[in-house]
Amino acid sequence: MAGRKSEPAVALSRGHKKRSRTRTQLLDAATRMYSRGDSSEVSLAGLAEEANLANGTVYNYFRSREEVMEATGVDLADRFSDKVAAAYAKLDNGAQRVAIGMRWFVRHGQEDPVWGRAVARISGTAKAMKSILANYIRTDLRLGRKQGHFTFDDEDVALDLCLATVLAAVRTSTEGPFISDHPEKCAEMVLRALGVGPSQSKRFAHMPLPSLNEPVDDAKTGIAKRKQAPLAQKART
Amino acid sequence: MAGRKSEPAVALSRGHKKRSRTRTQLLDAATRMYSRGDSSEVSLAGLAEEANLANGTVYNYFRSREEVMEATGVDLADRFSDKVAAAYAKLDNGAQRVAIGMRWFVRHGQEDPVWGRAVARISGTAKAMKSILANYIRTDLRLGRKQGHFTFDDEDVALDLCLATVLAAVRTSTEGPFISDHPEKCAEMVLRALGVGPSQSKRFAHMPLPSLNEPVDDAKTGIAKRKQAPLAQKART
Amino acid sequence: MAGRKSEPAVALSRGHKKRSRTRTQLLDAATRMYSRGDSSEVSLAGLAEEANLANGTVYNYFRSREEVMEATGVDLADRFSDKVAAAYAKLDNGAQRVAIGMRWFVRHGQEDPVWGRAVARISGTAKAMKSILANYIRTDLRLGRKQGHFTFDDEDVALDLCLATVLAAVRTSTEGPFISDHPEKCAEMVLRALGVGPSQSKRFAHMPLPSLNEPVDDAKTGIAKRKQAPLAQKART
Amino acid sequence: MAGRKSEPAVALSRGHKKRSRTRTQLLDAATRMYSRGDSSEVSLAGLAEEANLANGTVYNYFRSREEVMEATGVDLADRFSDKVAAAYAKLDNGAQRVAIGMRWFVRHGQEDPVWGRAVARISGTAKAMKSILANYIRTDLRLGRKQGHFTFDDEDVALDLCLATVLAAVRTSTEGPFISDHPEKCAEMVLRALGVGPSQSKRFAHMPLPSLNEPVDDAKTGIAKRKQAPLAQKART
DNA sequence: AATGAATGAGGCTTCATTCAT
DNA sequence: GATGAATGAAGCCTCATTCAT
Repeated sequence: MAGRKSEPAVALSRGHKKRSRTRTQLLDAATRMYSRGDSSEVSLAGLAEEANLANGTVYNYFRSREEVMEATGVDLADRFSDKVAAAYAKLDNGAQRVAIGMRWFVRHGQEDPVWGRAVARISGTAKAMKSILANYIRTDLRLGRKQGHFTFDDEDVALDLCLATVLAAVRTSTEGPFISDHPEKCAEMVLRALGVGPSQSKRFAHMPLPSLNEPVDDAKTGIAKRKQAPLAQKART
Repeated sequence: MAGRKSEPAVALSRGHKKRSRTRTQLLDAATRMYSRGDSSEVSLAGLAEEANLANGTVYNYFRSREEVMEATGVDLADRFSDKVAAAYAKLDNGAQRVAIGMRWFVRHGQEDPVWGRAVARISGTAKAMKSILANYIRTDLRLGRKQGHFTFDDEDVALDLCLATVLAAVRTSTEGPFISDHPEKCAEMVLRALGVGPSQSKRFAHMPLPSLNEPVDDAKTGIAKRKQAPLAQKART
Repeated sequence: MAGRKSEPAVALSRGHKKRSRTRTQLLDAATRMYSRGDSSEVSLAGLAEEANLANGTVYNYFRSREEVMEATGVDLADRFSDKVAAAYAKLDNGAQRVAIGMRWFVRHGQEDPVWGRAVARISGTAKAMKSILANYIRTDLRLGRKQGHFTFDDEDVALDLCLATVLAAVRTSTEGPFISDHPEKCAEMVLRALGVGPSQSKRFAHMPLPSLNEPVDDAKTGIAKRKQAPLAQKART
Repeated sequence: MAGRKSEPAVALSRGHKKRSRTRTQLLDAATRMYSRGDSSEVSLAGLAEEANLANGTVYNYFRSREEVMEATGVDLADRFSDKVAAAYAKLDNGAQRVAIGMRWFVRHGQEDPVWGRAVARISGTAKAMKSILANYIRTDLRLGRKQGHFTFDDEDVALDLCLATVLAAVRTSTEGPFISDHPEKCAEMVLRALGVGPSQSKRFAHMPLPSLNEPVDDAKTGIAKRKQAPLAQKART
């Protein structure tokens, strides 16, 4: 997995700032709602209320419930990416990257259960979110395979296993009873599935997690940055 | 995984037959609808139309949309169970059972895409279905561990990996591009994750699938049968 | 113009009767609303209230505002047709039929201003109504032309003149100041436009209006009956 | 019908020019919108977009949708008036003026279908437009009657016939199939209705149309100019 | 049991209008 | 004057649910 920046480089005009702020208000409200219940239960009316905005304001930003969910999914993925980018940038071992990414993902869900529950709840339907996450994983799968760590037959099958497992782990860790070292156990099993030997799997899955507070150098993350959607874009255009 | 029978042993009265037939009509209709779209889009009105029944008739069988989905999920799980029970009854090797179960599951989704898509679509919300499937898997995980095939640390984490991976595989194989030997590749990776060695994982995942046409002996499946919901029970009582 | 029957020949089942009654309730309410204001101000919510029915009931009968207006237009045209069918059946002189038809039309608007205002208000947009009325007029224009009473060049232009003039007359007589013998003056001018000589135009336009109470013989009206829309047809089917 | 000038005689300040330009932008946009659909579908938001102006700007010029429509109607009438004023000023025969006016009106709709469709669509609701047009017609009806060309009984009935017929002709000629010499056939029938003899009706309706390029002398049009609404008047004042 | 008309709560969506910039 | 984000009232529409037949 690799770092991504969600802040545009150029300064925004005042109008843009306002727009951006309202959009954030909406996405945060949506995250809280998804976190509480099923994505199908989120109504745009309810969203407006949760965000302390008028009913019609939502339509300045999103055309439909679907669009809200997709945007929220992207936002959720970005929030995770931003967090781990720093720690992530320093690793060039594919197997370690997979292990670290998974551990941070599950751990993030534990530290921020609102995020975790929201991710778990919409993971079945939010295409864009899944595709962002898949993009990270796929990169590392290829890297690890080229480096000889992985021996799986089919990249798509491996991707399914990684993504489904880590999402299930987040769900379980926010809903179910506590599992000690959940992130590590999850990563360890996945590494084994990918073809890493048992002892090395255990070792990679228990490496100390790098601090998240160091500066990020995007050039090293090895993943092309997703193009940022222009903030000022009007929903109905 | 182990066999289960959904047909009650005793003969039903004529009234029961009629009730049962209408109920089946509804569950089949629901399966088709879930197969077509997201579970949140299934309305009881639409369900009645799909089943060629009147609007109000649905309420003789289900109290709410939620209940329809749960019942459909159970029905979907049962349809799979019925299918594999025979082949499954003869195996007493936990690792092989896991492999065979996964392969049949994914294969079933390929042979009956309506079933596959429906399972994939509601797997996120149908608690009962997941719990039935989990029950099968958990039994085999314990069996395989006791037999020394598996070396995973935590049963719940392993269960998450197995269930999430197999559901993702069904989804991918009904939605995405064709992957040759998808069931086998999936099973192989899961066995590795559970601690089976690489070569043995490959072997177990490619054993010939036993025929499904032989008689079933429930006593051998090793799994307690789920209590059958009484058919004549009226929804609103 | 010629008689049409809006009652289907066969007896209706009880369900059909109920449906038919509710539909009539809605059409009457719509007529009153159109009569009061601009057609664009008629909301389906308002319609439901005017008809003393629940909001959603409207949608069992009409899919949209447009459909309500069209159905109301057809109903308005039918109400006029039913009224004049008797008197009209006995005339075989095209020019006289035109004159009588126009006079009854304008007079009907005077006697039933709710009908008149509704007709005037929706005449610009209700395609079906216009086409029903046009059908009557066109028949008589052809008849009168074949009989040598009319000498107009183009049937479509003549039709425009007749229809537009009679609708304007209804509007004026329900909105504007009273004009004595409005129906007759209107008919007289139209006959002249169609090529009837001045004195004959005056005579035709002032013939005694036949009573409306005599039995109707549809076979003599000379106009093919419009196919009755099946009453039990569900709006959303 | 008679000429009217919509340009004030005095030069406008720069502010006035800007205001006038924006107002024109709005009226042209409104005309295009009315031309495309039913007048009830024109929203002020859509109008702003069509005019390439911001949402709020509309409120600097019009207080409501109603006001937009009325202003547009007046503008449409003026555009016609300006066009025919020259040709019209030279005629002092009431019957010929009616014929010429009608022919130019229908022809204008054919030459500028956007204008034609807009006129047809709003003719049912735009009071001011109808009253401007009625004013022209009424003048000529009186003139022709005084000159002995017309023999109708009631001026209001005659006015209804003339106005309704010519508007219907414009609508038909923009919506329906082509009718050769539509303007002339229309004028001929109307003249007959007003009491002009058949052969003279034909002759008047087929006189060569005077050129529109000659200078106008308002004093000869015989119609009092409508007072021009002051351009700089702010809508919300 | 089955039917389907009626209900009305609740979500969706538009849009006239305001107002700070 | 122009802009466009925000507002909230009002209309549109669906659909779970009831109930008389």
